[in-house]
Amino acid sequence: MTGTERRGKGVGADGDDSAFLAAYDPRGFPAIAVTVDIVALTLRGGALHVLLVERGGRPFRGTWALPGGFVRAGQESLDAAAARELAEETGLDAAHLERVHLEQLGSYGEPARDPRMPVVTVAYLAFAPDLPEARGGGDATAAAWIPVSRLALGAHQDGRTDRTPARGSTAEDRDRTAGTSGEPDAARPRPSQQGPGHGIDGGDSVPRTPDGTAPGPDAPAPLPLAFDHARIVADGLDRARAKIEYTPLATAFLGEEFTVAELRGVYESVWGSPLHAGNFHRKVLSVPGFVEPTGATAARGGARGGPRARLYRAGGAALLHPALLRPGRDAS
Amino acid sequence: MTGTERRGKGVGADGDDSAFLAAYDPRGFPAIAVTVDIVALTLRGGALHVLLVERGGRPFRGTWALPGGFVRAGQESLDAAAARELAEETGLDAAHLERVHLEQLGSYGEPARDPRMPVVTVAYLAFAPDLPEARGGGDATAAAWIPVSRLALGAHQDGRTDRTPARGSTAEDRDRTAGTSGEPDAARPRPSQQGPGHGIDGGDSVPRTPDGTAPGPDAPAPLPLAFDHARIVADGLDRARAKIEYTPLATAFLGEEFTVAELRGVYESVWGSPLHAGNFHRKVLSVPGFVEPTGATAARGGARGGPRARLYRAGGAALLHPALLRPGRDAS
DNA sequence: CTAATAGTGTCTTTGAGACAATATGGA
DNA sequence: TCCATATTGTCTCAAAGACACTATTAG
Repeated sequence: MTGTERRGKGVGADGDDSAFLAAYDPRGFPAIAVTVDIVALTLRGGALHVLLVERGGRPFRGTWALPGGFVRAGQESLDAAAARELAEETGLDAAHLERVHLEQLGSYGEPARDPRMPVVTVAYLAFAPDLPEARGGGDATAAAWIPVSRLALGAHQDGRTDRTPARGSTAEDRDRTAGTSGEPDAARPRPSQQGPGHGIDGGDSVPRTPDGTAPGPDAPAPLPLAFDHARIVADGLDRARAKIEYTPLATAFLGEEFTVAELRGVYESVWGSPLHAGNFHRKVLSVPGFVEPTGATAARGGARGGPRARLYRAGGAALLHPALLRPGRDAS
Repeated sequence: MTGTERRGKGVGADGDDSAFLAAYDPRGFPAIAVTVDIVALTLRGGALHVLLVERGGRPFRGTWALPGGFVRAGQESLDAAAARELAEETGLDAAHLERVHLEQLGSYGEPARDPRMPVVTVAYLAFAPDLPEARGGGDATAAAWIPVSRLALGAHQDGRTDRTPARGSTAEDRDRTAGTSGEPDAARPRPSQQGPGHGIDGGDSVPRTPDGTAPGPDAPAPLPLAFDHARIVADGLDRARAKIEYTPLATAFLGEEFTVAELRGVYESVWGSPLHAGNFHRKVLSVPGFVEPTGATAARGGARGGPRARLYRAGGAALLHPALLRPGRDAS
């Protein structure tokens, strides 16, 4: 149904559709506002960040919220609206925006999610390479990339301790669905001691809590989000974690050229757990179409020494076969 | 954003939010109608069917469309609206509805998808056991379960020859995303000859085209769908195919108790390809929490003989580990 | 009685993961 | 020099898939 039932006006003449449409009065349907909200993720200094804006208006004035805005009725598609809002908020031009992955995340329409009126928001998820500092667009006081570790997303760090995440579906957190993988992260024992002397915390890794994403010991108070945006961000993170398992989208967080170690850093940051460098390396190169060598090598070795790594660019594959499954899934 | 920007009214008094909300005029936002549409799938006689209604009003009068309707602004959530519409259209009571799996599929908002006005629809996907015949609710002329093989969904049978399907994401067909798996089905060679004398076409299997879902040799003209509903159904099928890989949701198509062969029938019908009976059997029983034995056995053996199969019910797992991956994914 | 079906066993191949080993270059 | 890092090699185990085999029962 796209809407015909119980509300049509001017359904008198039985001629052709054009006559009907001309006589149609579009003001007979229930009043719901439609917005798009963007969960834009990027990596900064090895930590996952979300783009947030500080609200300048009521309600939730002064609270951080997802960037977004109204869909221009009849003028743009949902996808276009999301791209427009993202561009406005980040100040990105079309060229930069091309390198950003944007996909629909899901829609949220609890009756009272906005105290002012019924609002349905279509959430989008974006993966971006390290972008210039955000500028506050619209009437937001400020816009900034905030580490996800600083957000209050639910019971735990990432707000996923009672919900069943998703291999990619949309509304999966709301029913018995469950997507891919994603048992409660907290319930999954992290390999705390993994044999002596292994690159568990080496390299450009991130300070991590037992939960994953790094709030550092001096962690300030967790940031609450406006509306139901904490939930949306949590869903976005779930989706992102699942998505990089089966798609090469982890490369969307990096520049045109990257090393295998940098790619591994993306996975470690998004999943919040260290990966075995050697196995990861072999695995990435073995998946057809994931990455392809540029022939060049990095200008210098690792931070604390080591050979210069080879450079790669994203390959042509749209899906990873076989997939890079997250570790720690063994029930037993 | 849930909506504050560029449109707030009565933002004068700087008091508390309640005063602001009281003065707020909700009629300042763009006019978009919000509907829910349901892609309800079920198995009848071993073939996948979708619930459709014949439109009684313009436009597309007389054309088949997805069941759905307007969201009651401010009164119900999107999920609730979807459940309500599904109940109305199928005539199902709450008890029956409990056995139906319902999840959000994605939102569709092309500016001109409805010629009358801007309409955003939030599509839902439902998996149902074989239900009684549908009754035409609302102002639809008729409602019926239609074999998906009869639908005109795109280039091919299932309309998936140029799009990149999804392991579960929502808007994945619209960008470079790609979800799980789902290369063009047509491009994936089907094991046409698989050794002599194997249950390839035996049992309760379905007549199949090279594409999968069974249009029979006497196939009538493919049924066009109203609006962009062909696309939505195609997305729903993609999602369903991906979903049963990683979740036990295939059991949602069956009754309380079922045999392994019946479960295999679900996979074969949804995926459109035959599965090896022996391997499937062992696999299903080996995945923890997928099914659990009831202790009973079926009243009689297979259609053409054979031992009485044991009965199972759905287990407690929300996710399948390891997953039941679709066959035929080997690039090479 | 015949043929199809339920359920199990075996074997091969692939892939994941644990470790080991070697070479390289930063501090 | 010292040591972390890049990259490759080896070994083991789990799982998928191809087949074979046995028992059972509808027609």
